[in-house]
Amino acid sequence: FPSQPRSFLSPGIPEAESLTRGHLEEGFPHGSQVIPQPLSKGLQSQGRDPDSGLLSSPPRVCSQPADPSMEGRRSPLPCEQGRDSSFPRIQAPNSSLTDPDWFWDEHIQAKRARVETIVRGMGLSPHPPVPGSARARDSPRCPEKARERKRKQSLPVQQNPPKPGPAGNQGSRTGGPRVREQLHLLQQQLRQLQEHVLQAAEPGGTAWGPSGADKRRGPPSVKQRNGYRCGPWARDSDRHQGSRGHLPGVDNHRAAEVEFQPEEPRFLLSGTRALLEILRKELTGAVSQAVDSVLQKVLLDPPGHLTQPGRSVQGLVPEGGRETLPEGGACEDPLPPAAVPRKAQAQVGGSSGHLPLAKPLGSPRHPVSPRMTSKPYQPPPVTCPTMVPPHIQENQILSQLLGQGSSGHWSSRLPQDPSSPSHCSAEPALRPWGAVQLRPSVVSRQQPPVPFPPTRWETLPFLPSVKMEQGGLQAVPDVLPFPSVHIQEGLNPGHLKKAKLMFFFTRYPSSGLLKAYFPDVQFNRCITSQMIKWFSNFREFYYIQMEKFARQAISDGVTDPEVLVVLRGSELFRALSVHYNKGSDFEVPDCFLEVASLTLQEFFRAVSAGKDSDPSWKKPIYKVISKLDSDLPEIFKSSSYP
DNA sequence: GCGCTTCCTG
DNA sequence: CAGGAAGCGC
Repeated sequence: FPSQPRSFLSPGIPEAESLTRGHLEEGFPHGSQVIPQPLSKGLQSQGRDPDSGLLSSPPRVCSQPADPSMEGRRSPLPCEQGRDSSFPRIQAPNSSLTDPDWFWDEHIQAKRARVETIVRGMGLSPHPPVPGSARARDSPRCPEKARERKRKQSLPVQQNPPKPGPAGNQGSRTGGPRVREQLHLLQQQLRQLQEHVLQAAEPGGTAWGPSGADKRRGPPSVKQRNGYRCGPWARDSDRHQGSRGHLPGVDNHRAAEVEFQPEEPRFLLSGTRALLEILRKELTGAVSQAVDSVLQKVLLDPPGHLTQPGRSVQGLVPEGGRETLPEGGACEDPLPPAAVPRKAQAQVGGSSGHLPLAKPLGSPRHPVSPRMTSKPYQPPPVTCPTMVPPHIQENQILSQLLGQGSSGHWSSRLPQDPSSPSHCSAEPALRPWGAVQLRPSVVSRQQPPVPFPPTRWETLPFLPSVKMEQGGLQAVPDVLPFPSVHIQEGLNPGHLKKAKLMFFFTRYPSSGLLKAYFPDVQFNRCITSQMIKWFSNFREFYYIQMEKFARQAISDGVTDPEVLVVLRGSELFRALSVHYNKGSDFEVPDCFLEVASLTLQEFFRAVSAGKDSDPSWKKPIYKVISKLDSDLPEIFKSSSYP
């Protein structure tokens, strides 16, 4: 390695991040093997005529300006404004109770908010998953994601229901092993409340002391410890209470809660029974919702999954400020993603122009399956859009969990899911490469390229709201229609994700191209501008990175730009990949690496030559790069893509 | 005047 | 990522 920039490594990035890559066996989509002329030429000039073009201008006195701050410009969550305001703001789900005057409302709200706060807070905590828990593997922690989320909330269609309670806007990733503990605590608190209520209601003042409470609590607690059933499907009572198969502990807490309650009324006079019944129901419902809220955050980690529909049915997803960027959920795979040994085909011509995005590998990571998409998001009752009867809500959650647990996206990536029809059964359990060297940010051209497969396409972890073509999802016969299956006016996180992937091929897409590749978007001036703006922002980041690393190479003593090559696994690659391909569910095409290498070299040369003293010294580089756009794989034209 | 881009900012 | 300003080309 001629150049070995030592400081290119960013310690904060977990290695696993770049490992999510696999092979594609299917070959390339038709037409994708054609290397675009501009790119072809660009690459040639890159390889054989390094001094061509702007690079030949005479060097000036080098006055290297301070490295522009390229990082740390992140700002807090931007305020929702503009477009967002045009969306109907349905009533905030600030109460899980149907009666706003219910006197326990505040208590429940407070508890709920507290739980949510805690759970959210856990999102960034390094606590290891609970062993044995189904969630242990399903809810990977994504520090990277947690860092990068936010923002997308300001997407036009991104509707985040106003968050009730103080827990409001902490849109951090959620989940953690402590959830059960928190839930348990919540349950206990509820019990105490119930006791108080019952005490107050009882005329004779049955004065349940600790003993009384204990007595009543006895049975359930036993169940809580031992009564792990086989899941939520076991019993009607469970189902009714929306127990969650993925969380036996929680499940049983709730089941226990329900089951012990019927004993209470016998201590009461008939006059108060009705009241208690109501109170009990309300409490159960409230807690139910609180638990749902927590579970949604914890279990439904893959953002695009739950959160997106939440936009359509705002009341169903209580957490308003929650991060909803889908790609966030794309998060580094907790498990080694399966990979398909690939047939050597990308090597054609060395720099094989662009490698196709192979067709989707069947079983999408987050398949748009009926169970997962429709049921959970059934439109709430018309009269009260934000309030869903607990049992309905729980059934929704249950359905969703069932869907995920059986053939849903989480399990679909696991080898043991042969049932998944579209799943690539040929995928081995572990990727063959183990780990990838992450060292050099730029590596000598002589170094043999890391043998990555050209493309591996796992369907992205989000559910772009697509305009359904005839027979699409609508074919799904469901009881609970998926409300967001409709033509979407604005851009959603799925579109953003797609745009980012497209950036690998085209840095300067025309509006016409965008319209062609986003058939499900109803373009208007605003939307077009927004999407163009996206690419502008992509470029901004891209060029900043390039300049940054070019300067780094210079300071590292690199003198020959030819040695600057962006390889997979390099720090620069990772920086770019994280930005445009969060979760690494997409195999970055080689053509992008070529362009990136060239860009890096251009910056290197320009800076080395002292051109950066010129205010517009980047323009020539932009011009060169703008000619290196590649053709987009046909698959990008799919409205339902990814 | 419009469309597109970069730059700067939040 | 979005807004807005500014510049450029048509």
